[in-house]
Amino acid sequence: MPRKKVSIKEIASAAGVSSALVSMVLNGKAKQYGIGEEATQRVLRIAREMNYQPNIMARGLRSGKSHLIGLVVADIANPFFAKLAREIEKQASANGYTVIYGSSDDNSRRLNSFMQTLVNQGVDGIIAIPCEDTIKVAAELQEQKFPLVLVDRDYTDMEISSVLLDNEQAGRQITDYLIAGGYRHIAFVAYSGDLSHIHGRLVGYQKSMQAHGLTEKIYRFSKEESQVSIRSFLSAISLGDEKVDALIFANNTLTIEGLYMIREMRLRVPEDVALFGFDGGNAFDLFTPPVSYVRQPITEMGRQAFQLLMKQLEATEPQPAEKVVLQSSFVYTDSSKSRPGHK
Amino acid sequence: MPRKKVSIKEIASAAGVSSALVSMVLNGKAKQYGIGEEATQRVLRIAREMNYQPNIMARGLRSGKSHLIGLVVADIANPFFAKLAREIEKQASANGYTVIYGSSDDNSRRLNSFMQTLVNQGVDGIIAIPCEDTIKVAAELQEQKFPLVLVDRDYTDMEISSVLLDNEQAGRQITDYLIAGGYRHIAFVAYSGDLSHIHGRLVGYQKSMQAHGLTEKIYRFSKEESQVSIRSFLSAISLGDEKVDALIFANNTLTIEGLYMIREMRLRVPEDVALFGFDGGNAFDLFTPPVSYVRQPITEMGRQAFQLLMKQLEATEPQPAEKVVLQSSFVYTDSSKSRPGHK
DNA sequence: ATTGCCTTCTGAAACGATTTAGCTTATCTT
DNA sequence: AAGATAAGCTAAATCGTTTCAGAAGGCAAT
Repeated sequence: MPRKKVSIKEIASAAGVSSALVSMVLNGKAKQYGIGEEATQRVLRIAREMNYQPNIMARGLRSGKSHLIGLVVADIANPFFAKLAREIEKQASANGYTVIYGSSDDNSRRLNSFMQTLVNQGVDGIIAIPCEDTIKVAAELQEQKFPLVLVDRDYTDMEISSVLLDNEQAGRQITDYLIAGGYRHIAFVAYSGDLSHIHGRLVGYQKSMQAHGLTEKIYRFSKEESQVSIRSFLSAISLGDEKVDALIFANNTLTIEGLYMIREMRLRVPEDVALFGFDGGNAFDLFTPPVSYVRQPITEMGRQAFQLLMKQLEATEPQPAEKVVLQSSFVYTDSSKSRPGHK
Repeated sequence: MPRKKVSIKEIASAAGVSSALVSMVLNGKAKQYGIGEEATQRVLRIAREMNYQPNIMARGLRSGKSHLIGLVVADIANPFFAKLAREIEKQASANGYTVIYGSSDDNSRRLNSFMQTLVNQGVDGIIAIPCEDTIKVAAELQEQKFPLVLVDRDYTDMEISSVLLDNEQAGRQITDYLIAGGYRHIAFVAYSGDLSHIHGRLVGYQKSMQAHGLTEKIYRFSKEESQVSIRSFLSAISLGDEKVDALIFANNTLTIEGLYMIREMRLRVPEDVALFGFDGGNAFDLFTPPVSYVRQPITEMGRQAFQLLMKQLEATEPQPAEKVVLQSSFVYTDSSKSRPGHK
């Protein structure tokens, strides 16, 4: 890696040919342009000797492509997104793309401004975990046929390629499971807000409860006051003021918050309350007892998201939007085992 | 965001001036170049109306700067690195830089190739968590005066700017603490390999043990076989074959691995064995009992790392290397409370 | 009227790679 | 030998921005 980068021109003069020829050879288009065997080899050898590295900016300026893709997640410190990011990075790098990413904290202002930054940085496409008002930027980008793929959450009314979990099915299945285990007072706990994946999970829960003729108990806490809300909610349960024998936490950060409180209040799991969460993680496994959860096919989600993006990147004309829906698997542990005395 | 990006030339013709003037105005150099007030305002207005966004590639080609920085961490799915990454991203964005990052898995081949990719992508500087053989690339980059900052781990024999934890002090302090709590058979457990931060922690442990006339017990497991090794190690403890009453895990992933085994083998903490780890995290807190740990000043590390990089980026002549050493704080919980019956 | 000196602005080159159109040769055809 | 064809190569334009040298015009001093 010599300090001063070598340009195509220097190789050209070292090889005694024109810079056009060097460019052609180095792009593997020697045959196509009918470059002689001898010249081709000479250029290749010299380029190797001088350790030529193309100038990305120049190439990008000329071609209009940066080979950069943007990835916007809610929070990279959340293991779910971290794993997703790693998979996407892996796919990208295997396909000659580099990833720029950032966290939105599910704040639409931040998300919008970061998307804008990405576009300005000249990324060729974006993969994003949208939040409530992403819709605006997304719509604009979509309208311009800017390559865009949404993951994890959806806007059903828009034609944007997305990779999604079958959230309704997951919500339904775990609720069914708890009911089969003898639980009757199952509460669904989520942050407030209208994120589509949470909505799907909620609908699945509701359908299951209705199908079994049980009363729905839905609790939604604002992210800002979740600590306080969860605490008083759980203490109501512990005092018997809220008749709840099982909790479904709608996502992993909320589950973790819940676990802290449950431990603090010394609620017994599953005797006082059974638990089911989403996404898993070390904290789920190491809790006593381990927490049951819905496992999302993260690797597959990352792979698919990148595939969908690639399709748009490589295509010459605009591609129709595609929605991929994946199924989750389930990890059943003692936190949701059958009620003592049931069956 | 109109589809076709507007160029400076179009603004120029719309405003009836030359593109040079537009460039000057848009870069806030109107005064400096003595551009008239009227022309300045006209250009600004038109640029706003046409929603001008500079072409990063063209600017980068011309200036040789990309305003991109590279960040290489060991594993972005590790909360420690994720938090560090977020802080660096925050600093960068506040200073007009965008971050590209990737995970090396502490694999020097991957790290080297990613660093190379970053350089080829034209990043202006790199912040990296080095691993054992990073030294080669780092040395090359350093030699070329390429802006580089290392974090978390060090090569004392090289003049490279770094942000480090006072690992020896941390190792020493927690060992002292355990000894004061009545523990005498304290084992230090780490992955094999020669990473400087682990080394520092080990030295601190050793100094403390020696100062108290205790026998050092050092166990190092290869990452590949850690599951098996830890299992047999802990079972030896549980059977009394290994006389160990406290464990210091040298980093967070190893601690987590240990916790899984400890739970599986039903070792009582701290009755059978006391625990101390590094970095913390939800899993530490939610374990029963919560695990004591050394808390690194992650935010400060990120801030400092970016500062050091900025110094190099902004400077016109090469800057001398700077090493920043930070102190950690400690979270003492029941996993390391005084031995039953001690004092 | 010439000179010099501002002030305000422009032309053109440069960054490095890609690509199109077209220029030399050499060889083949008739 | 003249013309056609092909093979192998090059000049030059282009992408959008920045910057430097200097042009144009006005004005004052000589």
